[in-house]
Amino acid sequence: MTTTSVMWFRRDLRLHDNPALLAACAAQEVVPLFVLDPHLWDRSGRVRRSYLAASLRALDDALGGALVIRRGDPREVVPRVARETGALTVHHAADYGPYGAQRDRDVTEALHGIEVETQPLGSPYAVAPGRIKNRSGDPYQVYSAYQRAWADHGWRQPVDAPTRQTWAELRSDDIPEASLPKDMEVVEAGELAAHRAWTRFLDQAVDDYDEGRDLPGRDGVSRMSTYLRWGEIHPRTMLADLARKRSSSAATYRKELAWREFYADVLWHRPETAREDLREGFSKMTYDDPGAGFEAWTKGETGFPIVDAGMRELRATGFMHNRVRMIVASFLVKDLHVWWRHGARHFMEWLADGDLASNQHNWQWVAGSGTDAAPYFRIFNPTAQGKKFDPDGSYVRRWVPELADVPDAEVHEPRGVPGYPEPIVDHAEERAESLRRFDKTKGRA
DNA sequence: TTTTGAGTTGTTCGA
DNA sequence: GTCGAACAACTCAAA
Repeated sequence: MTTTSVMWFRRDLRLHDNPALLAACAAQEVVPLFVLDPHLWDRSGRVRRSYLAASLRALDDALGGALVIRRGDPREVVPRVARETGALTVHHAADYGPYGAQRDRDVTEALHGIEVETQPLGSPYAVAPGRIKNRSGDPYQVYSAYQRAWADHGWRQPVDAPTRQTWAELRSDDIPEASLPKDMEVVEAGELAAHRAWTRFLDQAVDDYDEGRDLPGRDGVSRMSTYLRWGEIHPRTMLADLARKRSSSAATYRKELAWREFYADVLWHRPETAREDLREGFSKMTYDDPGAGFEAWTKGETGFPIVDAGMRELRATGFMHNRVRMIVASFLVKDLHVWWRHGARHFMEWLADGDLASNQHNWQWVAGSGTDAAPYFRIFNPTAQGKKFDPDGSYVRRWVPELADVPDAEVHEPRGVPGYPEPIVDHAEERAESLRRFDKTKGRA
């Protein structure tokens, strides 16, 4: 009799370096399954839905058309597929998000009821959340200490893709149609595209990363976030390649991967921080309701070129340069006094790489309500940031064509440019206002 | 237990 | 233009 197992893909849409898939392939026949969970699908913005559909098509191609898509609640669908195929085991990676972790517990229980074995293997991280502890046995509260312990802890080597596997032939629902909004162009999805982007970064940019990463007008960042978000590449694969690099820039890039893992760890220990400020004192902070300023921010019409360029880049590509993410986030929270969750929701709506842990906690880092131990002075001056990191204005001109003919010296503080708004706030005033509000949370004048 | 040192990405002011 | 200090004293990790 043929042995059959189910490989349940979730946010690991790849064949290489996928331990759960390799384990599933110990069976003679494997069902490569993706469950289209309405709970997740309906809550994803159009960009992420479209990207997921494209990534599923790529995975299906890599499997020779064998991917089995089933729409429905995984609690019902996964046991049903197991029964339908006589599979004795279901393989999948662990999910550490608030929803995914609970879903996996439920599915495991349902499978247990029909005597199907399941055991999570691997995770989207080099070091799984919950593994890194300080000497008291508690999770780290700050990045630097976590990062040191994370690097000391180390990780496994990548594993190979399976060879000569027989995929089960099974009815599949169609990959859903999910078109992008008009005028949007998002990076190509899939494992192949991920590896191409990674190779390009390793060959061309990683050794200049220390400098290049801060210049949004230059091609100095890896743009790997979307591929990591969907598991089209595993960070282990990237860390193994980085280990062959000696440059300090490569070490800096490795620390960026550590940030991703740190925030996943924080969210795992404190799942409520997806919705609430991590620091309790911030519940006393007063914010303004999102109004006309928020609208202008989302459209990229604030009159601050680098803010507007970033917001327009987001709407055009489902991506925003990291440096600019900090600037636009600081502007919303510190200049418009809007609570970070409104900005975080907008980002999740439009980012192809939108990841709950990284998004919510990077927003809190900017807002000062998160894990950062020294938040007080971090109020970005959008004009100064523009001049410093986009000195020739090439980034802002790319996304804000109204500024095409403004001289370099004025491109970050344009006045009276036809079709381009005047600044909607006075930064110096709003900075002072932010400091006043921050002081009040401490019970002082 | 107590103490000490350190902390991703900043800004402004004045010398 | 450049540089260092002040911003205001906080939290955490580790010795």
